[in-house]
Amino acid sequence: MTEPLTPQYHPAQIERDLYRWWMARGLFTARRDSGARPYVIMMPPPNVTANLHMGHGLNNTIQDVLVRFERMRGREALWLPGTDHAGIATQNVVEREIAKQDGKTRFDVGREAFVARVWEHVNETGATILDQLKAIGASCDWSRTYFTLDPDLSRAVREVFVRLYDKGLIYRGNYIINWCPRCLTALSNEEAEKEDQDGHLWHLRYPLEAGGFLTVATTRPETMLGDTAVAVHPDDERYRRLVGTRVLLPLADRSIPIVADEGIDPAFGTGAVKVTPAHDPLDFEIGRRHGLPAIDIFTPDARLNENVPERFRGLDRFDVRRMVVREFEALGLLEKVEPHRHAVARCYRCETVVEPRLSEQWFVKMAPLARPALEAYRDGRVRFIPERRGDDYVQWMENIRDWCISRQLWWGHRIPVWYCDAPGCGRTSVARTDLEACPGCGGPVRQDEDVLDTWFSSWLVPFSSLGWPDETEDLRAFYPGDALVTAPEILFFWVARMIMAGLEFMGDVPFHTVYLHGTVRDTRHRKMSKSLGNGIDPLEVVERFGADALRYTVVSGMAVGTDLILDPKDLDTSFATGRNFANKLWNAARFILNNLEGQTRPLAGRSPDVVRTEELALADRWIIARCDATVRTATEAYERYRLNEAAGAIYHFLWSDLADWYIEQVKPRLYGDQPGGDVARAVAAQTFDVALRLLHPIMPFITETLWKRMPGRPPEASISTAPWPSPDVRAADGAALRDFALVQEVVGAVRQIRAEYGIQPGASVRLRLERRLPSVISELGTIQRLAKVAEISFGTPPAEPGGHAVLSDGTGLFIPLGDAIDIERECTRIGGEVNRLRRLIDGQQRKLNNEDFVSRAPVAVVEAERTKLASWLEQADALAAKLDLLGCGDGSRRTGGRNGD
RNA sequence: GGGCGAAUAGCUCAGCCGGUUCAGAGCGCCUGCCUUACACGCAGGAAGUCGGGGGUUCGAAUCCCUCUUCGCCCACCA
Repeated sequence: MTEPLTPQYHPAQIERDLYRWWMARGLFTARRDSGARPYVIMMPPPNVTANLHMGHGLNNTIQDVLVRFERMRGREALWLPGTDHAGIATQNVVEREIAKQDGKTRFDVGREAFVARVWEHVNETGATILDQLKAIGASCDWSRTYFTLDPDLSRAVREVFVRLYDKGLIYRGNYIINWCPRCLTALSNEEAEKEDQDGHLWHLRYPLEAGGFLTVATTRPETMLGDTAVAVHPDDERYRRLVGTRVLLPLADRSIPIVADEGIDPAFGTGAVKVTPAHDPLDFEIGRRHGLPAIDIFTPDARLNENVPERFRGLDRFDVRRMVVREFEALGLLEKVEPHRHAVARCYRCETVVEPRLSEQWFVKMAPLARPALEAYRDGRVRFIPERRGDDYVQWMENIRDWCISRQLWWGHRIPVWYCDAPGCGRTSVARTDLEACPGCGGPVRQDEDVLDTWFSSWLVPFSSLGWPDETEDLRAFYPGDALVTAPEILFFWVARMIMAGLEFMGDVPFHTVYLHGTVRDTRHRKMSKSLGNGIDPLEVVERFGADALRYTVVSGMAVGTDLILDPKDLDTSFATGRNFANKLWNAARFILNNLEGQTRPLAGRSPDVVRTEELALADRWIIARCDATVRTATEAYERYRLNEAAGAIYHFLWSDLADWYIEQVKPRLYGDQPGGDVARAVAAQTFDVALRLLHPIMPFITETLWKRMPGRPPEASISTAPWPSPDVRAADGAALRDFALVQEVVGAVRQIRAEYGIQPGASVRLRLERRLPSVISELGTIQRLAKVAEISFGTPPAEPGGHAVLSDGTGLFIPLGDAIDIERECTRIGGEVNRLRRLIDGQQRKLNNEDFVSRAPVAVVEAERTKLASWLEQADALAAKLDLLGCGDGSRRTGGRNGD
């Protein structure tokens, strides 16, 4: 690391090696015995088969920023990574694979061989996403990486199943569940995503046995083949006489009763509803209330089964829908068809339209678990960022429905239930370890065929990943954790359930803060996705711009509660700021480091003590004060999860303050032709050091690289465990901030006049200031150099053509321009400025003359407003005087103006 | 059908509890500069009636109402 820095920053050369070095040093491994307070974040475990996309990039960058921030603040940081076996998703991938390769289904392969095949796939491609996370700098504790199907976590799953079963919170039963006809499994309510869709409302006539018709309205005509009743509201006058009579169900030629049920809304459709207990939740309830049979008319893949007339059998549900409508029409029984927009549920994994289906499944009774979880939110043990997300949580918890946890899949945790088929026994056993025989009769048992919902293992992760149900050291040390960072999409799938499980099994919430960030979208605000082809590959970004540029872009581009919009078609624009900033940093470091040779002052630490106060120039005091202010702003922003604000504050400090002003100011001193070089070197090094540390959570690679090159750094030292800078009252130097701002104003005013009149860059000008401002005098050389001023004099400007300006404190400023001056132009320029000030002054005077304002507004506010007015008046007067001088004044000066001191 | 959020320069967004920014940043754009850290740079500049309308207030981008447009969450109206 001794070769000189190149003029351009090339992240790729550095990042990989640096990450290895971090790993080798074990910097991300959490220690139980450090004595430091732990800070724990559980990574939302990506699916085993997943590849890193921008969503992961965003999610994990935020987590890494928080973790690195707390680590530097002295917490024992544990960011625990893992992967999720992702039942349906992974099984689908492998099913597609064998279908493509061998043209086989999983049933052709057989359960055991299929599961073996999935394991093979998982072992091959399993943890690639975790490796990809390393490329963006994720400081996870890889030594504790878990997989949700690991033996330890599987043991936790069984333990939980048994405990909930024993407590009566797990039950098995026949209910209408969401069925995916493509994945061939039950889904939970959360896994069935509803989406409004344009459809139709078909009005079908059912012939009354007594003659005439009763018209029902339906969005799914095909289900009429499973109808076992028609229901009307008991108070519906139109149908009251018909209740108790029967209709002849067309096509199926069955006689079915007309029943009265409170659940019917007389105002919708015709007020008469066809009842299909096997294929609709409401109909199922009605069926139960009236003792109606349920006729299942579908096969698992949503074709019509043997319970319907021959001609429909084996056909797809949507084809049958069309056939049924056609046949009703032919029979003159189709009354009308209305366009109708309604919610259609789709499988969250394959988007197939979900079919409500009556089947026997396992459920978790959720209400008893929800109560404490709701309580924990209400009394503040869990909070959400942004806060409003808490409303979603409450709504879900308050209307919680039982959780269907069985899946007709092969990939996952097998349900730990064994059935005994022995005649006279028939016992159902739930067990922590596999059963060989029935505990009741000793006869042979068979295990339930189904597996558990993937989320049934995920919801335990905050403690199962730490060794639960054993009382491990890790569990004692790292539960409960601190923050949970994720996308709002999995609030119910995962976050809410983790809170429930934490309270139920650990007696405490798993984290106190849930930070729900936005979604990565393209410029048309569409979610980035593989199918839309609008994704951005984070690895490509890392390759081209560096991980730090990616991270900076992501962090600075997203405020709390907003989405991150990126343009997949223009990566250069999207990531330029981050890359440019890294390059700027690199070059600032190049400058500072190259000039540190021969440094005699100590550089460690950051307090102003490193140099004696009386030796500090105004610029030194100013940059130290700015640095201190940045420490305060950035620290508070990190604490409040306002990462974009932290990024902005540090960016501004490094670029505008340190690079544009301080480094420019300091050059002569460093080049040795002026005294105070050591002081400048020490201050530059020290403030840069602080800024690097503030920035490290966001841009870990470049900050580490540069920090390590600072003189006197032990080779094993890492910025990632360097102490977080703390604010210093002695550095908060308000006077220095004000005074140097005036210096900046002078330079700015001169530059503006120069640009306005197109003065050659090489040419210097003379500057006349009306007052001998102490701050200006102390930085005369700075002004001369940065504004290219040959000579500064003080006093009333001479009566000659030139450019004029007024500083915010009312001090006039003049640059003689001789022939270069364009009087008219100058008059217009200054006149505009005067008018602007006059408008402000008018408003301000109205405000201050207003009795209500003066009496009601806080004294401090009124005082500040008075000061502002005075300053504007002074500026306006000074400028008006200048207009007079140029011969274009309107004689409107309010006072006599001011003369030089 | 309920509930919520957003609408600020060409683009992506900051502007928290109304006065202490006379509306800001980055990118883009225009004008000069290869000034020995950086052209992924430096200096200067143009650009917004803060979505429309109404209200509260001495004072509103900032609070209230309403409309429009886009999102999101929830929901067994077939």
